[in-house]
Amino acid sequence: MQAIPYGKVACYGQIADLAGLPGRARLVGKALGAAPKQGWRDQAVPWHRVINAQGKISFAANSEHFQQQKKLLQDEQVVVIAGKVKLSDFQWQPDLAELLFVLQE
DNA sequence: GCATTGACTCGAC
DNA sequence: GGTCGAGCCAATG
Repeated sequence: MQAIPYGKVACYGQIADLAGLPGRARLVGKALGAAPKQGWRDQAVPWHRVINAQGKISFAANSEHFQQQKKLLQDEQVVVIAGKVKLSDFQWQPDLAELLFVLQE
């Protein structure tokens, strides 16, 4: 099981697909919400690195969750503008990530 | 078992 | 490129 690398983000559909749940993006969101923010597999769940297909944070711009996620992403050098992330630069590409992971090992 | 709801996605405007 | 509406699937009541 690999997690989304530092400084990268992924959309719900992508996660769902990787999780073997194609078309169940909403379930991913629900799962993330239900999952403990910490203590899963002895690590914090990088829920803040998960955004929707439009590259936007799926929370109301005035909600606490939104600001929290935005802050966390920015702390990871991910540019967040108007609640949006530049997917072309920060979207996680599983193939490449997996390749790097293999090479690293 | 049916109706509602939701951290979504895609196509159309 | 941003917004709107319809579609999808599971979980919940």
